[in-house]
Amino acid sequence: MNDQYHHGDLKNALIQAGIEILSKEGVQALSLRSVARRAGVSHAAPYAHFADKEALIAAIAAEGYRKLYAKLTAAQQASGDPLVRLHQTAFAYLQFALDEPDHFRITFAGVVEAERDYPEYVEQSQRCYALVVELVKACQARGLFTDEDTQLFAVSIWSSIHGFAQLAIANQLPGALVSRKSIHDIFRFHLRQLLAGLEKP
Amino acid sequence: MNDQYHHGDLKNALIQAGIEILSKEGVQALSLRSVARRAGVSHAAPYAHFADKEALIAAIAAEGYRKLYAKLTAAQQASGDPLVRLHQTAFAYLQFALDEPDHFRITFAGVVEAERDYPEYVEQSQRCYALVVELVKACQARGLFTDEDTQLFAVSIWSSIHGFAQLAIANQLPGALVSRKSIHDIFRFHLRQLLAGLEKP
DNA sequence: CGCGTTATCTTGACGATGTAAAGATGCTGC
DNA sequence: GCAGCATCTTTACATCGTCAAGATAACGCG
Repeated sequence: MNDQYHHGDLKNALIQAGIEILSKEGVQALSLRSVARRAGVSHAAPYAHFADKEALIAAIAAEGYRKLYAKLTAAQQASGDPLVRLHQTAFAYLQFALDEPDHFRITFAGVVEAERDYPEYVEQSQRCYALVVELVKACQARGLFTDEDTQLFAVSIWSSIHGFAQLAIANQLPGALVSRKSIHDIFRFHLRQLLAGLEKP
Repeated sequence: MNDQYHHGDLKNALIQAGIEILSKEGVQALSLRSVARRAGVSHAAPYAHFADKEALIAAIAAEGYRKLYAKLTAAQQASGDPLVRLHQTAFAYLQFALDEPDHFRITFAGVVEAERDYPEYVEQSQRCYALVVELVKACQARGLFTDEDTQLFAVSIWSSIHGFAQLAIANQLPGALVSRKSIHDIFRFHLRQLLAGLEKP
């Protein structure tokens, strides 16, 4: 009943159509009309479900966070060592950005001019953040990290990983380095530095 | 002779107009026509200087890197200690992002779908990166960092700082934390962790 | 000095886009 | 079974990126 109507679940169909366009044609091809076309409805049909283009983008961004969350949790194979899980999570984060650069970008930059808030987006965002917080807590519980402010650790970790992913998909990692080492090797070094700063002496 | 023509230096006038629009109205207001209007020329005049909208954005992005470079070097007050200069540079980086979020964003994400290359953009990008490399070299020369691959250090540092700036302007730093501590204090902690990982034991 | 060439800019046009208004369609609850 | 409402289509409009054709003015070559 949430989204059922004449032709099925259009709201989610539009979101999925948008994600496909991001993946196959890039962000410049993402328009309300192209999304409607792909979903097989008229160009004004989306307005029954989204106030405007920004609201659709917010929904796509929320879905980006949801997908990211799924990939991050899936990457954490049953391992007792929280540091291992942190590594796995970080690589999954990078991989999502490399696999779906436009979806990743829009997830973090699409909903900016909004004084409006999009509760679904905020919720998914916080769920991802909570995942990092949990990892930090696990590390602290094992005495791997100091007992300083958990949130600060989480923000620091997220920043480092996020920044690398952003630079990588923006093609801003220096070409001389990338031709010499794989992105994953560079990232491995980055993670090593990050953990060296975090771990309790 | 480079850009002089009927009404003055239109090419740069258009770039500056674009930057002002980014600053005052945001990225959604940046159009070739709005830029032309602000520069006081007809809507097709930009095509004498830019092949298309993406070329204008590339020029705005290059100018973003140029401004960033200026702010980063200006922030490095005459201090012998390269760690101090690194701190100053990092804060200037964050400040630029906070002051001009849309210009900052477009600098790093605007020229993405380009298989074309924009030499001016690449040059300015590399100049900024070289600045970080120089800082790392100075730290290594003083024995503060190990003599491992300088480029890897530089990428790691840039990633950490860049990621924090991105999350900050995307409003993705957790609200509970931001209401408790200033962004600058959170950043200070982040930098402390970063340097703890980098410094030679 | 004069004239043609070329870079710069204007005007007008076209298709695409975001969005609003008005109408059609079909579900849903009373 | 009917009224109301959510959903969807059609039509319309301003704005956008881009192109083509023309005007204008600087510049080079004779």
